[in-house]
Amino acid sequence: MATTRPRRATIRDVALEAGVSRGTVSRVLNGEPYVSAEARVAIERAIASVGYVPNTAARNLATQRSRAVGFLVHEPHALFLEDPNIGAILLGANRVLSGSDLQMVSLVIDSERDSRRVERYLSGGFVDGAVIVSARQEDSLLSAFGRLSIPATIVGRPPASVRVPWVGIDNRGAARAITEHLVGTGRRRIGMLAVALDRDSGADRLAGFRDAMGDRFDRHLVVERPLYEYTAGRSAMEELLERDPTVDGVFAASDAVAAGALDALRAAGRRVPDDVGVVGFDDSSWAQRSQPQLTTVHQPARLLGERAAESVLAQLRGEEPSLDGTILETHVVVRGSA
Amino acid sequence: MATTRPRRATIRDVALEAGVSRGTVSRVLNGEPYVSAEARVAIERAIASVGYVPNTAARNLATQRSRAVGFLVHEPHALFLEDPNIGAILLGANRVLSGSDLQMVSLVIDSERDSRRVERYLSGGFVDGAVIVSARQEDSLLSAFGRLSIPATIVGRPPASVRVPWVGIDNRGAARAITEHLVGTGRRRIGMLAVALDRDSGADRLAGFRDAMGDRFDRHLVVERPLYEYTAGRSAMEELLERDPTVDGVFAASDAVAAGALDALRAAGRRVPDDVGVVGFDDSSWAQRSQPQLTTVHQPARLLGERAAESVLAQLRGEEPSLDGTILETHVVVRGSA
DNA sequence: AAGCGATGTGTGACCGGTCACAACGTATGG
DNA sequence: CCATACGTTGTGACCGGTCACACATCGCTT
Repeated sequence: MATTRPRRATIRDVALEAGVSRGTVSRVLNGEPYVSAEARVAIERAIASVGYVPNTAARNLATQRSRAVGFLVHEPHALFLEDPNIGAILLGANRVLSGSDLQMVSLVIDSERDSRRVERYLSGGFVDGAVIVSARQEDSLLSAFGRLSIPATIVGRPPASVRVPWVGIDNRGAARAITEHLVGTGRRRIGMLAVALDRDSGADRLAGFRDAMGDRFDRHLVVERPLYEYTAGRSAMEELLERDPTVDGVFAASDAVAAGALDALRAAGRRVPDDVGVVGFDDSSWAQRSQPQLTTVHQPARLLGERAAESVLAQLRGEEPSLDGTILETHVVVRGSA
Repeated sequence: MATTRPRRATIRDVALEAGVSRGTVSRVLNGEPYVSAEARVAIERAIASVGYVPNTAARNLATQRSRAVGFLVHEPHALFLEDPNIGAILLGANRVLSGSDLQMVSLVIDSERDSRRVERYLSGGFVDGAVIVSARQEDSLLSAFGRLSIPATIVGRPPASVRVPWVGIDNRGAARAITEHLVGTGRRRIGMLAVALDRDSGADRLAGFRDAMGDRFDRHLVVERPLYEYTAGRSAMEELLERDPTVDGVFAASDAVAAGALDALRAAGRRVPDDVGVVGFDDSSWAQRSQPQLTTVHQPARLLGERAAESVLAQLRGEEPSLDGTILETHVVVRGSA
């Protein structure tokens, strides 16, 4: 590749240098018993002297495993960075995987082309398992894992057609609870900024809102946007005010969306919570940085990541995973915005 | 590993099924010429029928390359997620690498243990090259790359002792310019919230501040913190106000730090920019979301990522990289905070 | 003294691809 | 009609490890 990259030392070079066989070197490398003290020191010295570094590709090929786990996010790259929720899940997963000395590799799928490249990447025993975040309902990635029979756990509820272990929250119930809180503060005209309806979280939050509103549900007061983004919240709130200037309550599908809504309300001269009550979802860093701070649903994002990673580890140990899914608790956090 | 994971189809299975040899299958897989039309269709049919997926580990071993490039961040995981600057660099790098159909894998180094694991990971031909972000001045990672002779480009200025291609900005000059702006608005008692002095960016920004202040530089008005974080800005600003309640100007080493400072000032009853002028650095998303919006230094973070990735690509093509470093332009953006 | 288990070491096959080379038509040109 | 070139295919070696097995040595028991 490069002009004259020097050939790297192999296990044979080490064996030659130390005056032993490949097998013995391999044993030392893997910390196996049944190696004499002399052989061990000779080999360690030889490793240092020839500058040996094991070749992971060769090891992976021979052992048929990689000691790496993928963290797959099917979102635009920008959102991956902006959404503190995904970040917290990543943190949790990384904590658990690091603890087992597995390398976590993050892969973001942004385009159709990315999707194919990632599939190719995964197909080579590059990862032993994967944590998958924000898969679409019809995600081709999910079937790819089925084909490759790589252990995977999904964060969020997978479509019924796919049999994969998962961890998630009761988005519908939580959305219902936070909406009921909003209703309980005396609001009459309540709208929703609904987002990501192509995913279980988005669809379920809308369903929960509908549950809570009952007869008072008004389709006209639901503004939709594709992604959980600040800017989406801003523009959706503007649209909602246009549709009905008398709204006095808003359920935003995420804290980032709520933050955007807050700014749109401020720009329109509305006071929060005096004129309009606003609630969010996630209890992410957005919630505490907004002014006023957001009343929202706390979801244990970090714990979701940890549980998902643990589930992958369990599968790697050969345990049969439950396909029922694990549902973690959420609760309403009341702050200043409603 | 798992109970009875079925053996995956190999190139030999495909060859058998199609009635040709391994070599011919390999040719089809790699899109080489000199394959008859009949052989090609027979092989394609066989691939589909046996469900063949190429094994990347084997291919990597044979070809001695991986078609993947690492994106290495040596920061706490939480910061990796919170810092929009790193995010923008990542976006830029990903855009370029995707364009060349290389898989980008993100690796975050958080602890000493991570560091060793990542080195092990890299050592196996797992990546053909790497973009390295926010390396410390004495980073062991850098020497590891030297040992492995894997092409890498650093974002930021590397220590003089390490000969590696890099792209960066003139932190010192830019810090000087923004400080001069602050001075130009008539501020008399100007402090700095200095961060990450163990990295070139942090140290250079402090140096630039010093340059601009000249005789009026007062060490007492410089508050130090380890990381570019919102919370660091908040606490550092509190400390600065304690040290000298008469400060009327603040240069925060990054926008996130400035945002924290803004909140601390608000909590202390100071108005910005009336009582205190505040300037940041980066022109990241924080700058436009603060109230008031931040006067700051625009740095082309995304472009930095793109250039770094392009440099890695060039090295992969066998071009001899320049070790002089590429410096991209910055400029002061004046908004409401000073 | 023979038998046995534990410890230590070497060897060859194998993981699943790639690649250089040899070999085999078949068409073309002298 | 033979030499040559070109297109197409198969074969064996190789990439750098791991692993099961064979074998040697040694101390201890019976």
